[in-house]
Amino acid sequence: MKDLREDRDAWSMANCSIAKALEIVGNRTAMLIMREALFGTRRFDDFARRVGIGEPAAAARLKELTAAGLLERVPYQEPGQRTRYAYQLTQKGRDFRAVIVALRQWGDTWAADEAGPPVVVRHENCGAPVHAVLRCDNGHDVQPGESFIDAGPGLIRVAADSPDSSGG
Amino acid sequence: MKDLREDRDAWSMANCSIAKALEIVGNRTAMLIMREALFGTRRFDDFARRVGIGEPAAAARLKELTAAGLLERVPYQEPGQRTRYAYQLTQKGRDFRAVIVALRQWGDTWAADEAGPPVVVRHENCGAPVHAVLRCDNGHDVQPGESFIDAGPGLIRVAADSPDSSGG
DNA sequence: CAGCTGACTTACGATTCCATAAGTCAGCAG
DNA sequence: CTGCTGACTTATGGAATCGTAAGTCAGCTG
Repeated sequence: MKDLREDRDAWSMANCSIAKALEIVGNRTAMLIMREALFGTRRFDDFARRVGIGEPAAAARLKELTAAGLLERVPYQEPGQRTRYAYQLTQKGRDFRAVIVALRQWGDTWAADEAGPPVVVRHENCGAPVHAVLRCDNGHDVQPGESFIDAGPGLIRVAADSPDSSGG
Repeated sequence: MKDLREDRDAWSMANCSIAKALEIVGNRTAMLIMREALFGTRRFDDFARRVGIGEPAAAARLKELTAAGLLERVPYQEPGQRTRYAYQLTQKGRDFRAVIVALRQWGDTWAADEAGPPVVVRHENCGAPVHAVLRCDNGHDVQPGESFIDAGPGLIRVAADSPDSSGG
């Protein structure tokens, strides 16, 4: 159980989960669309207006997020209106909540202006603010510095002086 | 304590913490550099090689992250070598760990290939895998759907049919 | 003081991403 | 069958970002 950080060049992040995630949501607008989706936005032009982007950008991101399975395009019909399509979170998309919460929390702490954060997420049952914390499978809270990096099943080891120990 | 999502157009995300955070780390390479920094990388060309980007991109991102206060450029000297500079995490940067953990966790669950994730973060004391969970200030675990959005001190309310209820 | 090396910077062209503006398309209302 | 509206697509041009390749700069070594 040696910490892999001690010999960082002996392994590759070619199949890094973070990099794979960022291929889907690795740009500002995709993240902000996920923020809006988690805030309850469903309709095309609401996404564009509330995120503050143009329609082509909204269409492109919504298409990518739908293709990646974070959103699904479902028909709906308001009385006296024709059938339209809404973008609804899938389980994969709902699971993304932790990322948005962590990002909002970091932004609230380190990047908010003097006025403070615009919104607070609260626990339904007790009203207390919600935040993201690190915990291990045994239920212990994990403080900064109390973790180490271990090999996962998909780890790719490389020769120590291989020209390609890189990965994205 | 009405959920703000019920009237999403009555308030603006102009000073959104998520958007502010994304102005610093809202691109793929900045996120991957933060990943590497949290994995222990300190030196310029290690960042470039391990992230898999060119030197100009590495220089630009490291400069931005340093200017934003997530990293600091500190001198170091190896025996018999001249003084060089390393990029070290600040508290602001270390706090970003939760975002990277949430992103990795989501990627492990939803975007990993058959081989599985390359690395596992484990709790130092007990060896169990670490993950990000949502918790409220009263110590309750927050399950999906058990939270609502409340006004924060920086909330900007807008007229219901204002042309600019947007924000990024 | 010349060579060497790590840490950058500059130059360049390709690609991606974006906003604005205009056009398309479907189907209910009249 | 025309008007209207929401949900897009197409066209165009500008800005950001990227990789490759080459150049610069500082300071220890010899």
